Amino acid sequence: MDIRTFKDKIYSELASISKAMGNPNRLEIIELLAQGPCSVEYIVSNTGLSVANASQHLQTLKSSRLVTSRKEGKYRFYSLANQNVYRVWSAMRELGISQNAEIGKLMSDFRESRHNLESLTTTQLLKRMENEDILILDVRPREEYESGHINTALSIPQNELIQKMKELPSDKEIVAYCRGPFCAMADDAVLMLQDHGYQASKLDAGFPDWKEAGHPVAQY
Amino acid sequence: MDIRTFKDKIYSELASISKAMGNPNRLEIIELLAQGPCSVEYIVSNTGLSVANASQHLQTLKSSRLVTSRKEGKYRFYSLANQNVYRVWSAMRELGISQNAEIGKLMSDFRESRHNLESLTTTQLLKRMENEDILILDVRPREEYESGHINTALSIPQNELIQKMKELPSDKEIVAYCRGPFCAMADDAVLMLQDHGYQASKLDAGFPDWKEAGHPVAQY
DNA sequence: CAATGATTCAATAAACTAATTGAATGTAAT
DNA sequence: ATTACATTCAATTAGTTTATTGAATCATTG
Repeated sequence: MDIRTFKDKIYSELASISKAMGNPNRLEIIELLAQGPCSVEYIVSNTGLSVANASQHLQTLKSSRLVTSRKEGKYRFYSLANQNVYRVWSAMRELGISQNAEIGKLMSDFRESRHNLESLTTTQLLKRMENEDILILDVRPREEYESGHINTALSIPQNELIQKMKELPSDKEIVAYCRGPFCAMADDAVLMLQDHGYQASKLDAGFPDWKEAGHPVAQY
Repeated sequence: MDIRTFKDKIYSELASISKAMGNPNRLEIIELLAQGPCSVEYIVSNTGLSVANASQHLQTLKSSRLVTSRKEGKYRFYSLANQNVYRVWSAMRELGISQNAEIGKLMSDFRESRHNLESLTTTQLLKRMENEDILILDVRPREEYESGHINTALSIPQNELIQKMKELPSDKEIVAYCRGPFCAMADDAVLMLQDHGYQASKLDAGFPDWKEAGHPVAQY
């Protein structure tokens, strides 16, 4: 095989990976799958896609080998094929944040609408955990917490926080996290906590970023 | 703005980055631009694209803010917008190599046709450079060497190697490198050197990977 | 200032992609 | 075995992307 043919084939295969990621709905599915394996139904209820449409996008991702699936009873669970898929997604996210003014504007507008909450970086959190007694709060849906969470984190899904807030100690500082920088659950939780007199801030990274960085995780 | 609208916009913007990379020709252009700024003409002569087609792909990359351009006399030079673009490309490359069996097969077939040359990793090379006297040879076209190369590397473009081989010391071990894992120039150079009695091997990474890893580089 | 050369723009036809709909498949519970 | 439910498949329509062609810019060179 000559070098031209070789390159044509290689770049076509790689472009098919990029094409598979080149759709907003599929990117959202990838970010959701990064939290852990999900059924089609779970994806549907978290994205607003129709069932057939979600399934079709999953087939696309599967045929580009970005996701795998396993059947369990009535449900079929989809997962990211390997950690490299998340690395591509997060590199792409960083590229977008660094280069695309529209994304920067959307994020800062959104943050302003949430009163410009301060956020901690992963490094800052780790450092403060050494010296201070901090409560780490996972506000993602229970399923996601169960398929993996920050080592010492407590789970209170954002939509249950109002009722369960009384379970939280009022003397500890709270750091909340969720899926990642495009997810508002931690922001909403922190606002709610601050409204009720807690000392709370958010982590600027999501669980998959924490895991990717090699920090300690736990799961059931 | 509600969270659904926010997410729709964010993911659309990010998908447009991925779409821009979702074409084999544009990926090849990106890998070429990773070597340094290039004119349209240079891209054309290194890819076999038509001029109008190459220009059109460059416009696509530019409107997704993956590349920038500057004019210099008759020529317009295109560059990658920032290092994040290369990070996405290399993450995608690693994903392809790890996950796509067709890519693995293409690469190993190609390597076999080059007699399964042994290659050094960057780490191995750095280690051996401490103890031994090794000649690092950049076999990419001169333009690419000039816009950046491994610190102590000597430039002999692969297509000039036959004539200039006599300039090389015969007592030093030679390590050749080129653009990256999909580029055959280093393999061809090593084969040629070995045929003429030199002790030669290739680096398994290209210049952009060396640079991305933060190892010492030089340029004119 | 005309000629040259590098690059971009505009228009087109062919190929591909997305969302929707409704039917089909397969599993589990009654 | 019937029913309910989760998921996939197939067909359709609307919209997008690609390569090609040839014309249009625009800076340099003679």
